[in-house]
Amino acid sequence: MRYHKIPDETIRRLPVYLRGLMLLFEEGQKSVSSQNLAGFLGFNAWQIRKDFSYFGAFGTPGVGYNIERLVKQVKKILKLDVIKKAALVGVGNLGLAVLAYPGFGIYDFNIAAAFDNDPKKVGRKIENLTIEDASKLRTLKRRRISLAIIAVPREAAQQTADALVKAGVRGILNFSPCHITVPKKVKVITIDIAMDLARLPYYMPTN
Amino acid sequence: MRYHKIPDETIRRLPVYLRGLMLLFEEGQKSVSSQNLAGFLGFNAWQIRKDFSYFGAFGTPGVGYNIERLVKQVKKILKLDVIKKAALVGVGNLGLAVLAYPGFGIYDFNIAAAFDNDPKKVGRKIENLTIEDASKLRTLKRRRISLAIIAVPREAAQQTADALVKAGVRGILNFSPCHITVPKKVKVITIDIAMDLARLPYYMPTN
DNA sequence: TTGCGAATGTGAACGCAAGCACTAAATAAT
DNA sequence: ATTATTTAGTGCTTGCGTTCACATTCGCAA
Repeated sequence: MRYHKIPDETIRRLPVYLRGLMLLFEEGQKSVSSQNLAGFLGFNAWQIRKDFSYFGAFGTPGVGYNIERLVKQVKKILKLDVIKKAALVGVGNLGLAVLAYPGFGIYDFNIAAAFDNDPKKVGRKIENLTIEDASKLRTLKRRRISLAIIAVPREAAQQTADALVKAGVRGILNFSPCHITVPKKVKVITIDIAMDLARLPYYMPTN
Repeated sequence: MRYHKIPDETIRRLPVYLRGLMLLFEEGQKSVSSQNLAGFLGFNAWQIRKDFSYFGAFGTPGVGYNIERLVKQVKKILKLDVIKKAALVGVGNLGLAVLAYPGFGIYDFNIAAAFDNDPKKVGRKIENLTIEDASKLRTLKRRRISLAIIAVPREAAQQTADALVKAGVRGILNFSPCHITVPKKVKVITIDIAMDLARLPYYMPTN
């Protein structure tokens, strides 16, 4: 298996594994079995084993996986050892939540810049970060920030994306509820926090 | 096709379609072809047609789909015509963003209650909503709110979920970065906004 | 050193969803 | 009326991911 392409669905699960592994590590565990990890995360044991096997796992039969080594390996696969800095565009309610969210740290991300086009917000300091004017987006290239989070109103999403692409950004996490068009070389992941709620009633028992 | 089970992947896409359809409707369009909708949303035309065919679509060859009728149909499939009210637990940064997020409205959701366990927050009014103490969760059953959003710190997520289940909640949108365990009759969808960012570097070209 | 229990790694079967090509249907224009 | 054009609907194929079962490996204890 070691030399195959890793399935996209596996890549999707890796951050979940990572989160769980680091949590267990903090609790003092040095190693974990697929069985235990599965219980902890709500997965199946065989799926975890297969996923790990795609990139040549390092488990020890009879014991399990060395958490520290596995974490390092997964981070490498996800290229989290290379990409560290991200920019935030749009410091509204959602943007503020992103800035304050503690979850980025465990993936070694660092929100290194924040932009907004509201003059009232520009210059304000939040979480040790000074909000810059949106016109300064072009400085991202010089600052070697190639990852950005869009948290602007829907109407402004596409033009924000265009500006980001022009500034050399290669990956965009889009919180605006719309599809944005970018060159093929740029990867976009769109999240609409309302969309998942909309899926929920379908799965709820009616009575 | 009309009598088959609708694939989960189709259900996952329906909210996206819905969002796009309503956007086009606001722009004055009365009908749309699968071709156009595909371009607008970044999908393939045949996938859209196939998805709609699962629940017996109402398109007109040579013309396209009547947007208003389609919207109504999709909402019915997703049971958005039944479930209207949702409760929010945890009014921190993320909770505030949820309250202010305009995107829930288009799915006919109404955040009808907000809870927090911080005495300083209880009683405050936000977006026409008075924050209630977390101990009042049990009133949800009486108020016939069966859908809840968890936006509390990770440590409190499981106990919050337990309280919600006890209060009769059947669907949970969990923003806390952890797996929560619930009875089978309850459906949980977990979103970790950092997780998707962690997936991004993998897909970004390295140079 | 040998036997037992525990847990990994993976080939193979299975199932579901994506992708495609074609038919049918409706409109508009001639 | 007829033809050309547009577009929906769908059977079929292909591919991918999940699931399963089992052989393999390792640690530990006797």
